[in-house]
Amino acid sequence: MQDSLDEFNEFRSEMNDLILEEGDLNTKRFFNLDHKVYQDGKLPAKTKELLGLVSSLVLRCDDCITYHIIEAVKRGWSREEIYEAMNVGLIVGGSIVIPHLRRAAKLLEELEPDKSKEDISAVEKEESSDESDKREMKNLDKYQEFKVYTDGACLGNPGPGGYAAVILNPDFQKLKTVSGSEKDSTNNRMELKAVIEALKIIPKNTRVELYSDSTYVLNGLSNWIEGWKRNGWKTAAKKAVANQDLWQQLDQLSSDFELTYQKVKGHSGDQFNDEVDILAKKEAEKI
Amino acid sequence: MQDSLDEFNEFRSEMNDLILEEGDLNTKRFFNLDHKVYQDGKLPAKTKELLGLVSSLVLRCDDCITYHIIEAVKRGWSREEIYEAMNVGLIVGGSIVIPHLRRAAKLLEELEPDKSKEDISAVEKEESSDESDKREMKNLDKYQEFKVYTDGACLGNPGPGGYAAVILNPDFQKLKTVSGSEKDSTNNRMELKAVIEALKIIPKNTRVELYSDSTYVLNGLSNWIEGWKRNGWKTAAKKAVANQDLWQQLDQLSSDFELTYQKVKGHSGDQFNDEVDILAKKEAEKI
RNA sequence: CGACACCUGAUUCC
DNA sequence: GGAATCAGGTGTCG
Repeated sequence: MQDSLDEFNEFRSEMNDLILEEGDLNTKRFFNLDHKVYQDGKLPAKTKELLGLVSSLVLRCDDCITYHIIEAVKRGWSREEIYEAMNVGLIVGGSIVIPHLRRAAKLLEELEPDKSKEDISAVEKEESSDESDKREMKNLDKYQEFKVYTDGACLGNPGPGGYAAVILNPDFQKLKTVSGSEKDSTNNRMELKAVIEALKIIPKNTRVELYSDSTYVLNGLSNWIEGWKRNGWKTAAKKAVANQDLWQQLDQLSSDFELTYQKVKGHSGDQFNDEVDILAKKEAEKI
Repeated sequence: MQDSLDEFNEFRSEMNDLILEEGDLNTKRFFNLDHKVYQDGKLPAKTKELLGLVSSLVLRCDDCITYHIIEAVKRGWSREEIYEAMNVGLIVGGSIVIPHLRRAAKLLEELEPDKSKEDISAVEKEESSDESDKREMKNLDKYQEFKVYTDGACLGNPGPGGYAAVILNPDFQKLKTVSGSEKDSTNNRMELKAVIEALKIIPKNTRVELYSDSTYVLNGLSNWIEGWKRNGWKTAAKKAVANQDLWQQLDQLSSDFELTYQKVKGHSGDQFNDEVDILAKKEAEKI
């Protein structure tokens, strides 16, 4: 079951690459627009996913339906909610959509959103100071690709700080949580620390997609750090770069991964960002 | 403009009746199902309306689009939100839906969701004891000084909201009460609205002492608004000031009065504050 | 100057 | 416990 899904995802991604390679600028522009229209705006991205699903259903595009169902499940819609949405499509589109509904039902069964939710909470474990247990590490070793959400908090800034990260597999299923605290820290130190501690427990030589709401961390890693290494760790204002110890650790670590970066907006209903936010805060308060 | 809408509604309703009269049981069943699918369930009816709209758009049924837009506005979706939803339809359905989008745009302009909201609450004015308007207005005209207690309530926040104000003479004798409601609002919007609607019915060029338990309203009016006008309506955090429409109305109105401000504590046995509090809540519950 | 975070405080609405 | 709102402030970079 997972196989056919993987196949779908792979085919979709490969052919998209091909189209974008071959297509001209306008093709790219359309793809880009397609992506943008589904992002958070006045309406949350989550709601838009359902809009996309129902339109695809009444237009009877199985591939589109498959794609939107996968995304809808990732966004946290329950199976019942997705069925209710599709009922609107059934009424509007009429009995001619029923064959497509059948395929959608099969897919939903394969995805088993309800069950995977349970799995997630069962796996949910957090350890502040405990060492990793081997069972968990085995879990991580199965994958060569991860998604990581990180966040830091700092009461008073500067003040007592906490950090947290969740490590997910490529289908956004939670594998592991890390968190910790420092007595006297800053917001940005904690944002950095979250990334560092996450990378420390992810197997080397894997792909990691990093989700953070901190432009400081994201820009630092993807742009600034190269310049700093060249110019002896000086900012544009010719001051010493702050948190140099952490940046250098991070530079070391990051060479072991193929990192990509995703900016997320803070406190905007993103499930995992909210989760690490709460955890980081808890860590900061504890200390 | 309203004419064509009324015509649409009337035609729709008459023909539906005809169909149900002529059609057999199965016709009726379908109509019934159509109705049921759009009701509150796992997904709120409000969300489903958008699903119906986007499916109608990609299937290019102008009558259906018209119907769903009317319902969506009734459900409290803003014009921007509706446009965003339709953008999903545009991307999925392609340029062939553009003519239908045009008609949708025209309709949305006619409906003017923001304006109609105001109309609603303006109409939903309620005088505690129905004396004739003229005597009331005369009453107010006799004074050049007033005390006004205002309050807003909002079930759920955001949610259905109510506001209320009592207008007193300088000896705390009650002259008039205003109140109203909005289907989808916030606590702070309603606090603002209470002041606005009170000022609207107080004779110009008079002194008004404003009693409110909302530091949001009181600080806004007495301190913040001047800065916002200077800096282009940005908060200290450089975000757009919320409820700008209401603040600007209030800024306009307040130039007609000599305003002074009194902070009262909520729910602390203040007679008139308690009174408007209860009235505002009733308004919110009614809707 | 811009951007993203991190707070501290206050009031109301739930 | 959360949302609606604002003011003050620091942490950091280009």
